Amino acid sequence: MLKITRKAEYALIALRHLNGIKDGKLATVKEISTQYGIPQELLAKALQQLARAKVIEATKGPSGGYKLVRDPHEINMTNFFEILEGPMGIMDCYFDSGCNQLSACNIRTPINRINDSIRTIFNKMTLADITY
Amino acid sequence: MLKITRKAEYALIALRHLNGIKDGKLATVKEISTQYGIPQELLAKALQQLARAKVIEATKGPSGGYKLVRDPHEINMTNFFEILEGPMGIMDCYFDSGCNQLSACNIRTPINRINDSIRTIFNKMTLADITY
DNA sequence: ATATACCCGACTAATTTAGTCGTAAATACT
DNA sequence: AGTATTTACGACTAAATTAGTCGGGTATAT
Repeated sequence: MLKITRKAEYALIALRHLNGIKDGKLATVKEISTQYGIPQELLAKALQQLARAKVIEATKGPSGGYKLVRDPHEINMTNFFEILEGPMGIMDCYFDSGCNQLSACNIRTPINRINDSIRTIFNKMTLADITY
Repeated sequence: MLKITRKAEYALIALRHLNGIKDGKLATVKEISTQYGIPQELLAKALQQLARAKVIEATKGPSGGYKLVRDPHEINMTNFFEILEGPMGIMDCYFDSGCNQLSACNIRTPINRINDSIRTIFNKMTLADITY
């Protein structure tokens, strides 16, 4: 429980990698996936999502690849996770309205407090921290 | 992602309920499950786990049920979740040694930092906070 | 042209979570 | 003693999520 997905994990590894390479240089999915032992197709998907979100930028064709296009300090972990995995909350009711627990639920308030705490952590932590 | 399980959710609801009833009184699984619209058997399992962990105490037979036997301030959320769901970490490598990522993984340290932050939150938050 | 690399949706497989069932054991009550 | 009630527990099935694969497409450098 409370696990992040492998996709997110792979994406983090890749982002850290991208952050480490020289300005102007690109890294391909293939390179990254072999270097870290990550399934290529899955990593590809993750990077596509990040590209769509404008965190990284793709160049197609031979000698193409990805590069980071945003300051790592600007990308916090809440952003990051929500790009890859959608809304981040320890319980659905944090986002969803449709709760089957009738209105008998007695823990909504404390659950939301926990949620906020976690989001705060992830808000404070940026890609720059991951990168180191 | 980063979701807690329903079992844990149900257990929290039940614990809060148990915490609210009068000293010496017991509550049965049936009562709780009907009051909050929770599947009885699933709640039963959760409470059995909590009983094994000595957080609550069971009395069998007619007019039996459960009661809370520890000060809610003593039970922090890390304890709680680990009783119900085992080791709590956003990635397995926090606990497991066997990582297939060769030794190429470049994010272990930051991942552990995130993990520690989350555990810290959950350590600080006790059942008393949930209870309110 | 062709090889390289990203793009993307649909699909299957594996794993985890949710929920059910059957049976046993303790106990209060008559 | 017998019965109803309530917890205990493992085995099972079902549902949902996650992981990973595949096929066909688009752009582009050489």
